[in-house]
Amino acid sequence: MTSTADEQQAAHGSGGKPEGRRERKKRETRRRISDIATGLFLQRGFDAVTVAEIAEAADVSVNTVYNYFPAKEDLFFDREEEMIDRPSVAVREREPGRSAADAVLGQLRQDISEHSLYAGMREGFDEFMRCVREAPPLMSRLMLMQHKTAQRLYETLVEETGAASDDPVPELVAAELVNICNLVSRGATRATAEGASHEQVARQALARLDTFEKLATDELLKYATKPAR
Amino acid sequence: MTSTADEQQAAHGSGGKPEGRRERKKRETRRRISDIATGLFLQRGFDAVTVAEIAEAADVSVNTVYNYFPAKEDLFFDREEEMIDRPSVAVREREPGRSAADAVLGQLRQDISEHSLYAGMREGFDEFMRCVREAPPLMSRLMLMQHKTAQRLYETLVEETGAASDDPVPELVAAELVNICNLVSRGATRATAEGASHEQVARQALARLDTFEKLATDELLKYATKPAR
DNA sequence: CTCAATTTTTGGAGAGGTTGCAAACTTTAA
DNA sequence: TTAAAGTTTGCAACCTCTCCAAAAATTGAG
Repeated sequence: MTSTADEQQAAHGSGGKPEGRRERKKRETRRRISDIATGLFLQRGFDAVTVAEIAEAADVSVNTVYNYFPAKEDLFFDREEEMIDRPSVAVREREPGRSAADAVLGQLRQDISEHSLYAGMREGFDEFMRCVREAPPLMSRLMLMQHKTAQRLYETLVEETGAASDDPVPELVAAELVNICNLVSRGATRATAEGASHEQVARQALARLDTFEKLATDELLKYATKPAR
Repeated sequence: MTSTADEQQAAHGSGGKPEGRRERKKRETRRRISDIATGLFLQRGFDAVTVAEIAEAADVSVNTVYNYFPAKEDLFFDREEEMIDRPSVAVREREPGRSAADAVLGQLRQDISEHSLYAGMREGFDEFMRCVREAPPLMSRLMLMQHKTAQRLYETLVEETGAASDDPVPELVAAELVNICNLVSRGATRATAEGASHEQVARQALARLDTFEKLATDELLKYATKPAR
């Protein structure tokens, strides 16, 4: 969300296009704007920073900012699409014979053990969230993202299992899985913010996840064991 | 949400104050603005109606609108607080010996059998929701409300059960209950919109609720059976 | 290198949401 | 009747966001 891991320009000989200077510059500009914006937001709060200021700091016009980002919030929540799609990807790419629910929770376990951002365990992530909590528009957007995540996962589950269109189960399963992920990573964020070591946090997060898993029914846990096509 | 049931001026001799003309006028103005706004929104869409227009139609100044409602969205989601608090109230006021989860789901059953707005079964509620779906800011706000509802219910559960502050269970239970309510009433709204009779809708909604309940663990269903104080 | 086509950036104008302030007005209670 | 308290209003200003047309940069071809 904040930075790291996006220098995939190494892919040259692969399937893509030549990747000229233009495309690269655009990507750089976009990144620069987003990074500067996020920095200012974290430092002074979402409301207190104006788009004009961001544009100024990034040395572009306000219109250019809006060329790249549809709304101020998008400067903060970059890569929304990736977040929304992640659980669905886990399900679609699960290994044959594994249940969908297991795939999602397995991804979460993986994230925890890698101290991943996705599990809320990265330096500075708590400040990121503090910023969100303090700005109602950001909080709203985040909740909308979570809803879209559940919605997308629901659609994926239906595709993968061919459930009847009036079967209410996948809807509940999707919502519940997303919920569990959110609760676990929220807990991890909190613990990290309180200064616990990564190992402690990871242990606690896994324990919570186990608890949640035990609370869920077999129905949930075995949901969609049908192998991926 | 839209109208009905607010003429509680009958409470005269009860505990409150004399209720002078001023207070009454304020209440009337507030209602007028809110009703007119909602009407316009439903008719033409949230974006297409300006606050100035609403003020004009309600025969007040724009500033007066903002005197009563902090933001445009609040003209649509009036009574947010009531929505957020409802499940918590059900828990706090449950009869002794009944579990918290049962209280929330019982309330939902009641709502369904009364064809209540809270179960999404009122004439025009689907249009209300269509309006929400078409306006991203409204959708965001709605998701935020649902989050606050779960949060509040979580706090209530902790209070009622005296759970340890690091017990992750109540958090999950709260989220799950709110989820179930939302899914059931969303289903009911959809069915109503598709023209099913109230009886059909109610039957289907109850069936769904039963399914969801069966999918939940005993742990969930028995949560907080400790009698209310 | 030069030119034309394409894409990106920019400036300006403007609509709409929202806030702050002080003046005008209404209600209240004495 | 009047002073205090509360409400409404107009005005000015700031901010987000959109639209449009004019520059400027980039590209590919000759």
